[in-house]
Amino acid sequence: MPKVGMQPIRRQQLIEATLQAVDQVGLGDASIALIARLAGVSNGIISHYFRDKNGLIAATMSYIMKMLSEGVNARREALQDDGPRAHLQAIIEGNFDASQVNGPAMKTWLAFWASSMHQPDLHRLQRINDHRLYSNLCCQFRRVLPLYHARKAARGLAALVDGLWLRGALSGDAFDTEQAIRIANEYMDLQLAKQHTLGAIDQAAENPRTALANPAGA
Amino acid sequence: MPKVGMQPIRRQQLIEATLQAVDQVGLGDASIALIARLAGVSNGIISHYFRDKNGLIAATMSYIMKMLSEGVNARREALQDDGPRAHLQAIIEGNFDASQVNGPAMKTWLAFWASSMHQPDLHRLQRINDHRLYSNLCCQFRRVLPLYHARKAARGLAALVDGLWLRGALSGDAFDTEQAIRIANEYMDLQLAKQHTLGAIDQAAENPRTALANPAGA
Amino acid sequence: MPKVGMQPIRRQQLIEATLQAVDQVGLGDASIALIARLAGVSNGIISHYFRDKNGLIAATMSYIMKMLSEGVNARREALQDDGPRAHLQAIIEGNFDASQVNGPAMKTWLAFWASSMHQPDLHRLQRINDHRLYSNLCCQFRRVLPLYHARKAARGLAALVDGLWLRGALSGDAFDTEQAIRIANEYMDLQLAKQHTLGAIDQAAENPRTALANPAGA
Amino acid sequence: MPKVGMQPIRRQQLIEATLQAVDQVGLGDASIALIARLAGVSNGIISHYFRDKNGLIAATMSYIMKMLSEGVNARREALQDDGPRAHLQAIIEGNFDASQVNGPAMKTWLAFWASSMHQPDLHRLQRINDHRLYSNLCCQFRRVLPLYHARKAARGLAALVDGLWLRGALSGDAFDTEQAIRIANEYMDLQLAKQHTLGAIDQAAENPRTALANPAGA
DNA sequence: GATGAATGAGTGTTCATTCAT
DNA sequence: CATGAATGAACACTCATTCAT
Repeated sequence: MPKVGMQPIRRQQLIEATLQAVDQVGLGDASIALIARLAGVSNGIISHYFRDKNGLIAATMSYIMKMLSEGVNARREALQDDGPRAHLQAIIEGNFDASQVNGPAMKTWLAFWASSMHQPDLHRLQRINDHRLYSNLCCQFRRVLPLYHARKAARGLAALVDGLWLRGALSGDAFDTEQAIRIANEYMDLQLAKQHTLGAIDQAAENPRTALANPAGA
Repeated sequence: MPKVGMQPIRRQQLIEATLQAVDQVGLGDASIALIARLAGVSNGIISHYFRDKNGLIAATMSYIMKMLSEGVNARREALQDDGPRAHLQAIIEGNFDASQVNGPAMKTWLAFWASSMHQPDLHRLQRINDHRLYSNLCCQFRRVLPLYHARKAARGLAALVDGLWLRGALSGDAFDTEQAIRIANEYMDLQLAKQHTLGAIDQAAENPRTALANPAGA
Repeated sequence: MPKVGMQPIRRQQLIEATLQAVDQVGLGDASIALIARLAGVSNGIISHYFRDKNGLIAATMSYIMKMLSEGVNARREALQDDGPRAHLQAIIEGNFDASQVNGPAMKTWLAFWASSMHQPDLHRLQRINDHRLYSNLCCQFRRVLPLYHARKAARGLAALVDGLWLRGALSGDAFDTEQAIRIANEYMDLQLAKQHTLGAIDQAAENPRTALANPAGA
Repeated sequence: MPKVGMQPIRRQQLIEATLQAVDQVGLGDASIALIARLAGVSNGIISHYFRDKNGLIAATMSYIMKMLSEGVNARREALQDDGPRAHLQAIIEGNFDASQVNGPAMKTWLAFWASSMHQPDLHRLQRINDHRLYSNLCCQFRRVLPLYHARKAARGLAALVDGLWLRGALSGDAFDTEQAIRIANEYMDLQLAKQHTLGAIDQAAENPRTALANPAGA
């Protein structure tokens, strides 16, 4: 029953089967045969659509990352308030989107991180994703904080978000999204509160390297 | 050259070879043959000292966790100041001990997390370790904060520490220990600062869910 | 863009792609997919024009053999001199025709010989071709030599031609056609020279097995 | 039933199974599984003793070449007469030794040649072997012929020997060793006969390139 | 205590072939 | 005519494990 134009359908079908397989047995034991069986197709089809197993894994991770991106962007685009706090909240909540805190996704993320330490192409994907979160956060903090503080706040919040996700994923229990968001929001507010205690002068003093070259702190 | 009393020596030798192998090729490709070769022993000896490969992996993780524990405990025992802030700092710094932020350890941790999602024995190890950090932090926060806040602070700080470690490990670059400690300490201080704005009364008020049922906040 | 009368064009296209594929990766690794890609057509078309892969291989060999035949025949038809020496030279030179000493042809011949040992249809092709060379040579030698000697000369010259070709093909360097022709011609002349030292009586004496039964030497 | 010191026994066992497999189905279809079955061992043992299939193929070819070498050397060492003609005959006969004209060996040689066109390590083996025959022949011809003629004679005789072998192998019938030796010996004698018609002066004249630089013809 | 020979199931991958479109 | 989606068996190779020595 071969058809034309099956490519996008089959690809999605196989990506979802991969997530299912990783959820069931882990990436190490997610054999091509198992994935194909879960997708209800033959073994050989995988190399037809994805060069090899690595190609399928990479495509699966790209898919999860796309979901993450969309989870964040959808929330930001729906905002009435265009202030930094609203955007930061949207970013935080997007990172705990349902697409990121379900079993298959969490197990796949963890397996992906382990693999990314030894596979350059996966590492590249990982770097891009990591930087996107930091960059998004930094951009918003920058609207009310001097550069040095914005960067520190972004680094801290990115780490806190990832850490909350990580500990939630490893717990084995259902992910407590509300609690994670509460803790992350609190951190965000503590960082934003600095805008009232930091003047341009203080900022320059705290970041002597850029004080003269860039008095505005940019 | 069989000798008596070789057991602890051989075990350590094999654990270190395992770390080396995971560093080089990842856990998935760290075969018994490779580990044995790196240790300079025969394949068969691994099942002699560790039942099977899983036994070796578990022993290796236990070893890394022991190093972590010792890194924390050594710093706490060396403290002059017995205050909660000093202890919290020691815990934070212990979590970024050299034994935890080197290549082999970081790669092994990541691989371990991935595996722990599908291997009950590794998951148990993981749960114990996760809980130890939270528990240590909570214990110290509790000395100056009401329980509800202590718990939230501990959850947040544990997540921040793990998140900083995670992002550092995934970066591929050398771990920036100083920066991580600075960010974690700042979070700790922000949490500790709440002791001055929260009275026993406020505390109860802020945590309405437990206020009546548990007036003492425990 | 289906057209009529495409058959001979497509067949030639695919045969040439096969030669190219064998040149690049060897017959063993010359997959249908590779050949189709080199020809710029789809996989499926091969079974349309040639029953299966074996059909394509056989057609390709037939093509090379046809080239060989034409290389020999063209030279013989162009001869002014109709003597046996001229014909033998033409046969020799035809066997080292450019169509036979290029990379793709040489690699295909070698692969073909190996396959012919286990595939009856290829073996048949091979026998016909081998016999044609011997037969052509024998026919010419027979014009000046008694049968027994003509046969021996033909066997020797056929072997020498094939051996020169083989060693040239295996050398990996460009084929030294001139040298091969020189050596083969010399052998031919040494054999032809026997016509002056052999009388009909000697011939019979040297081949006692056929002397009585077949006085004419046929 | 694992034993120590099995290496040479198992290696030989597997090489012979390989020859048998190639004889039965050809190199292309001589799978690891078939070879292992013919040897009566498990599949995995092959990578234990020979890195991979290529290693086994290379070892098998080396073995056949060693047999060839020994076939030649044994005949040469048994010679009473130390003259060039005797040595040349011994070399010729050695090349048609029983170890080289049986089914398995012939099929393996043909398959090896085809493979050697695309596998550098096999090509190296092939080059060494080809050169050994030429070198042996040239060395003997050189004792009675000037260099230029010795080289040409060696090239021709090497080609004739290989060609006779090739045509015999491809014929599908039992190899006619006697006939091959007779034809090769005749060629040898025709070449050796040149020693009586060529003086040192002629030699120089025929090879003008080396005539002045090396009057002795070396 | 230690070796390394041996197993055999399991892996990812390739591929000729088929066939609905 | 021609495509390319789909199959599924076959392949080389890896590997944890066992066990006679």
